[in-house]
Amino acid sequence: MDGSGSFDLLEEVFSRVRESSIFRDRDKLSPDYVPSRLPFREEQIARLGAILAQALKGYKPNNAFIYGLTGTGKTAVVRYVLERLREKAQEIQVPVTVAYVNCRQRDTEYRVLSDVLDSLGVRVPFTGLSIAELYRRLVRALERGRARLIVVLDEIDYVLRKHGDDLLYRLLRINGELPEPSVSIIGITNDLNFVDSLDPRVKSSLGEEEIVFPPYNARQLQAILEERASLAFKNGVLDEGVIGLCAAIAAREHGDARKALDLLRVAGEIAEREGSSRVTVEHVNKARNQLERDRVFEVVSTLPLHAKLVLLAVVKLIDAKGKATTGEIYSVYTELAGRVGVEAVTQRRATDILSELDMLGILSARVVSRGRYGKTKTVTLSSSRGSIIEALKTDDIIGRLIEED
DNA sequence: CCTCCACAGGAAGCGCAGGAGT
DNA sequence: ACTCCTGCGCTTCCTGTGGAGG
Repeated sequence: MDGSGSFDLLEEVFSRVRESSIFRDRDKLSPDYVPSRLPFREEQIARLGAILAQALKGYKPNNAFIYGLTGTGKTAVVRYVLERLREKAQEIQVPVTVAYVNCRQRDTEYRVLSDVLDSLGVRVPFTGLSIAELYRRLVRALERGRARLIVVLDEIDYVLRKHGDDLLYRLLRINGELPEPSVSIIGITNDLNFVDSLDPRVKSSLGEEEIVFPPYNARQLQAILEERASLAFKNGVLDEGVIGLCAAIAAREHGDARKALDLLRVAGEIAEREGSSRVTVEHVNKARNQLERDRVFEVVSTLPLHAKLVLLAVVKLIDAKGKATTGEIYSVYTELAGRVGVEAVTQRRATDILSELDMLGILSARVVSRGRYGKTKTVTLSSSRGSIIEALKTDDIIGRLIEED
């Protein structure tokens, strides 16, 4: 980067941010912000509150299982209730400790346990001890503190998928080693199927209580957005229909409130960057495109080499004739693999790669029968060609391949 | 009505890496 | 330092199948 030109550019951007004409407080739209009111979740708050209230009376709360798709307010509700519980416990002098662990970030048994210990005030080295030793220390800390411990495992399916249900099984058994049971577990997941894959013993004891978070409908999303928008934006900067459009788009994607908030925030950011004094429906559409581009980029650029090659083969075929079938894709793919000097995977594997790309929402593969001419999958792209190519180019090997023609 | 294409997609197993137990 | 175990990406081998053309 060279000197003065880019500095002036930055100066301009920075000063525009400082005197934002759009946002009052952008963080109110951030996914991490926990609002003081959670509309349409009164029932879930009351249920969870009733369960955890046992801890205030000196009993062990039941374990609970919380399900709901992404963006249905699970994490926000749990954090909200825990915070209130913590306040109340302090107020009436009852020892309650809360450990909140996000299992997507802390995705091994060791890391989860060390976070739990950390919340009890026990520091452990980030590596070096055996898992069994961590459990021993946990038991000792609990005996010493005599506190109720509530462990919240958010996105619990991540650890379990990777490491099986040992973690849960052993955590649940800790109560047996204590003079009185004092560990409660709250599991949160957005994968409804994964519950069935649990050990039946774990399943039954974790599922003592179950709380379901249904998706929000468009009307509810609209109300949520209006409330947040009034905190985040300056008065009257939102055009008519902006909130309605965000709500409608997110409602179509299984009522995901996070998505709705993202749209609104990015639309505001785009409006601001353009120096506009208002946020328009047009800005929302741009925001939708940008979010989609980011998603595709994120997914495609981290794909393994063979998946990228298969994807490039699909793009080439669609460029040439508007559609692609498995056989064609495979032969173009093997040719590409040859050109970059790697051995091709088998066709069987290639069909699995196609299915994976389908599940990631990059393309869409439909099984069709062409009668005499066999049965195959016809593949179309389900995200923009431009974004895909752009993301593929970040890979040196694939990039060279694209440059060549 | 039957055939037979061009695949889909299940089952089993292999080599490897990385992590746990000893 | 060593075995043992597990999950992952992949191959090999396989059976199943919707419907155009005979």
